[in-house]
Amino acid sequence: MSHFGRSGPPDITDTYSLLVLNITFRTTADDLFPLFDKYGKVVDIFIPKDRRTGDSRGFAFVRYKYADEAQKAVDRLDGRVVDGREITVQFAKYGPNAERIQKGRIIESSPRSRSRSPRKRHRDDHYKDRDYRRRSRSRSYDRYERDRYRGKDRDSRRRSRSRSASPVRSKGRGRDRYDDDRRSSSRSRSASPARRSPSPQKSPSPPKASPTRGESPERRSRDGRSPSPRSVSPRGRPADSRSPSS
DNA sequence: GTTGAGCGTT
Repeated sequence: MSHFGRSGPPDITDTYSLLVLNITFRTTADDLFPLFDKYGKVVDIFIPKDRRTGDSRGFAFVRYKYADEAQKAVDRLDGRVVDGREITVQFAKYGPNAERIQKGRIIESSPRSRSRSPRKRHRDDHYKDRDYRRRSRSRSYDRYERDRYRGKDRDSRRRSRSRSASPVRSKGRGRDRYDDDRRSSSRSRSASPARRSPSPQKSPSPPKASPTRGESPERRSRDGRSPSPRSVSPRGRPADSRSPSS
């Protein structure tokens, strides 16, 4: 059965999370399940996927029920060749909620309170709160998601995590294009409409601009009636320069 | 169809 990650995160507070890196982009939870389940009881397996394409990002999270089993799996599966690629198995450092994890186990924000537990905070309430907030801000949900993707893009992330932080601008061609496209798609509405209007000759369709130059309005204007033969256009374009008859 | 440091969801 492959129902991992389809029903949301189960009780991870009592499970150990393992991080599997270096896996192939085609490896799925079903492929890792038998591998990890052989060394221990796998509670759940989750593989982050891209929301745009849906492909795996190249790493998966395996949750074990016991630490000893998880440790064994790490020692046995770490360095194992899966699908022709050597995978890297290690304990997760951060949790789904950006929480700290020790030895694969999630430590709540206050390890001391774990024992005392002054606040009777159940994880159900936590999820409920989050859901409520998300539903309430459905308006900014779209923007939030879009912004998140842009910042967490594979390219952006890779460059950001580079060993040496060298902000090279030569490689920003893709980003420039994206930015330009986005700007001309939403900002061109009230940004500078007077700059793009007076550019009929700069149209991106030269072959369809004027297939018949002989019938251009200039000639008709001169032939018919020319109020200002010197400069028909307010910009004073040298229309005379061009020979009307080729 | 591609790539390869890293840390997660209905």
